[in-house]
Amino acid sequence: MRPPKVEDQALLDGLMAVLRAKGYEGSSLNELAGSSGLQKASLYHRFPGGKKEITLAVLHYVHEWIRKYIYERLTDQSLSPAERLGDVIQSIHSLYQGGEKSCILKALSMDSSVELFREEIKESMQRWIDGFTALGVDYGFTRDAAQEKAFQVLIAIQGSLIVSKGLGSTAPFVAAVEAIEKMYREV
Amino acid sequence: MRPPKVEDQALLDGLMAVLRAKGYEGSSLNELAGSSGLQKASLYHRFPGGKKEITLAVLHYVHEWIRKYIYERLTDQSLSPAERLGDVIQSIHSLYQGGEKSCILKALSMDSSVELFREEIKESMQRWIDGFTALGVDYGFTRDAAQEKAFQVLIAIQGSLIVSKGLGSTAPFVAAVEAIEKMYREV
DNA sequence: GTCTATAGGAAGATAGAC
DNA sequence: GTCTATCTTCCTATAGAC
Repeated sequence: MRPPKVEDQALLDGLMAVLRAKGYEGSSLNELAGSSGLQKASLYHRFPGGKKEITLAVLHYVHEWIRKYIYERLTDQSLSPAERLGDVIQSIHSLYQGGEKSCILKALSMDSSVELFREEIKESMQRWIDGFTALGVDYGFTRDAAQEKAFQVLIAIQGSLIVSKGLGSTAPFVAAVEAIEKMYREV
Repeated sequence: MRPPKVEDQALLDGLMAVLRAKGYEGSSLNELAGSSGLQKASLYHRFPGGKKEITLAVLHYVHEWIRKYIYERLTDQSLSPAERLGDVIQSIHSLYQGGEKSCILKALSMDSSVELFREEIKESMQRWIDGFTALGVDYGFTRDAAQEKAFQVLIAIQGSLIVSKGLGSTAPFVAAVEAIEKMYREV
């Protein structure tokens, strides 16, 4: 087996960058290949199913990222709820580069692509919500109240990213993240 | 002048439906034409600039809609703030079909398309925020507090639409709209 | 103003050499 | 495992008849 020119992780990072920025329809295989320095045909060697399989691989990668850096940290019983929240807020900041980058779950939620990736998008969002629900419970909220807050967190992140993009300023995202911290800490 | 087969309003409604569902890159001219029963070449007759001009026309149409059904109603001094809010909540429900339909401002906010329509998206979002800021002021909030609430409204709508789409349920959108009403009425 | 037909190019996908 | 070259299909856009 000849060693790959580009490692899996670097490859997936590049592919994700294109998909989150341009969406499924907007991402061409040339761009996807170019993002990691490979040629189109080499991408097909790694992902025989073409663009759909590439996108599924990226979604799986994202799902693992959320499990590791959102869900597991939010449910880590060896830390206080406040410490966990602080950690995860940092992860979120780096994931979206302080509001500069889009969310791939949003980028793939056009009618034409959500159809192809419904289950994967749903699972990632659900994992995110489950993590924050657990955090809310550990903060002392009832399960219902904690879940409601968890939805508000996901909605605030997604919404503020769109508004930031639309207005050309990261301020809405930054303010939304601060509001999330306040929402838990003020109680 | 031969009368048009499809009136401007019906044409724009069809074009908007495609663009909001599939985004800029995802909408082909065949689909755009088909949405109103015209042929591709007829679309070029009405919009010589092609897809870009079509999208600009739809964005202008959307901007006028927001001015008329969001901004003007929110600033209509002949009604009480509560009446205005109720009216506009209804408009929002119908615009997004209770959470089933996407927002075209979101659909066009991929990196590849926001580049082309930056100003138009920004103006529409700003008009929306200005309307809700005025409402908040008339509810008795300071200008700063009113503007913060206005941002929260736009963020909650955009975010809940994405989460609704991702989870395959309109519940998040419906809950978000109810929370918006509560946010103003509870004070 | 609308249509059919088509040019010209970019897209997704494959073949086969190295 | 990666590459160049190529196939086919779809796309944007235009020409010209009605």
